[in-house]
Amino acid sequence: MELKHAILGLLSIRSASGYDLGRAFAGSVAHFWHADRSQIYRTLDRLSAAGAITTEVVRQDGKPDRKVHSLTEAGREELTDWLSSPLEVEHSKEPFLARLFFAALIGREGVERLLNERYREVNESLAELASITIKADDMTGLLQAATLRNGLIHAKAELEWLRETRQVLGIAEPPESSGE
Amino acid sequence: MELKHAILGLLSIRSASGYDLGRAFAGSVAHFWHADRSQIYRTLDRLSAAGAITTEVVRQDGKPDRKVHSLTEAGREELTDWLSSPLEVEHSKEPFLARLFFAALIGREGVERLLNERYREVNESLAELASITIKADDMTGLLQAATLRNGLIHAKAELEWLRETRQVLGIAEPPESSGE
DNA sequence: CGAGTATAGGTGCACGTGCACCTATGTGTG
DNA sequence: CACACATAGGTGCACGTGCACCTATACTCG
Repeated sequence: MELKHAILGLLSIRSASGYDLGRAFAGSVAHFWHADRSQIYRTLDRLSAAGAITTEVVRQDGKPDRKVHSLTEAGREELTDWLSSPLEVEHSKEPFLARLFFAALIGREGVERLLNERYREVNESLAELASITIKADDMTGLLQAATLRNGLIHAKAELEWLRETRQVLGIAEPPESSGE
Repeated sequence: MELKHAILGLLSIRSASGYDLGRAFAGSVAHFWHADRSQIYRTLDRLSAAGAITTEVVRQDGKPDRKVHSLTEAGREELTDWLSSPLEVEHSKEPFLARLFFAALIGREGVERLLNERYREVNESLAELASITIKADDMTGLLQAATLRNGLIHAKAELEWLRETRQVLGIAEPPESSGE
């Protein structure tokens, strides 16, 4: 279960509330993991029951109380064990490729629409990634920057592949409609 | 639900048994989707109940009976509807990046091990993909070839990124141990 | 004054997924 | 002769995931 470890990882950087973690999954780590808030709260419950985290209630004025969670030694050990364990085999699931593979049924026009839509989406997520800056002044920063660069290079490779694929299929370049 | 559509897609190419589909998911379409056999049989049940496929029992000698499934008109319509629908937003989940992001805790040696292991795995899957040949003499073939090329370019981009990342982190090239 | 949004923490529930396991037969390996 | 493996089709079950929904307060916008 990756979410558990992702949460432990985030808490290893700094203590956080469930709500904070929710923002992290919607932002800074969104390019490699996603989690619903309801899921985060449930996972925090399990981590707490397992003794991997401790919780401190912080009162605020004008805002609801925060439950700030911190790693315990057991939690840190769980995290390093996971980081040191062999990589699990990844069963890649790529919905877009699944469509394209069977897209002959919707004809050249359908395929063209599919490729253009994909181009827009990837281009958009590329712009989002490109707007992020990371202070890479220590190991943590360097690794976070490397993770971000991974997203960037795959997005660029995907766009290049889309252009090539359009050529192979004899589909014209779109007129960069509303580009930017 | 993608599996349903992937199965409809495979059946749009040719009729097949659940067992055949299992081999497809372990082979020809493995680079973009994965499915357990138990899951395939259950999905076929649902598709049958929904009238999207018909089933014919084919007796064989020396081997168990086969239940060969074929697309109905309703099934073909379901498939083209899906192919024509807007792309769903993809919540990417990349376990490897999740590890790397938090890998500062296991030190430079740990990170080195992680990157090397990743390199081996990607290199292996690249070799698998590169060994596949597809007859691209019609639209279906061209699209399948494009899908395959997508896997290839991302694998190559990943290897290149791994080499760059090793340099950025000041990790030496591995001695191409058992290079192949 | 009501609507919407941010903050904060949840519950309920349906469902897809994946692992373990089962039946049955034929063929090949040690 | 026992064992594993391919063929073929399943069942049971635990569990993670995601969507909808709920409570409560404070602030802003029209």
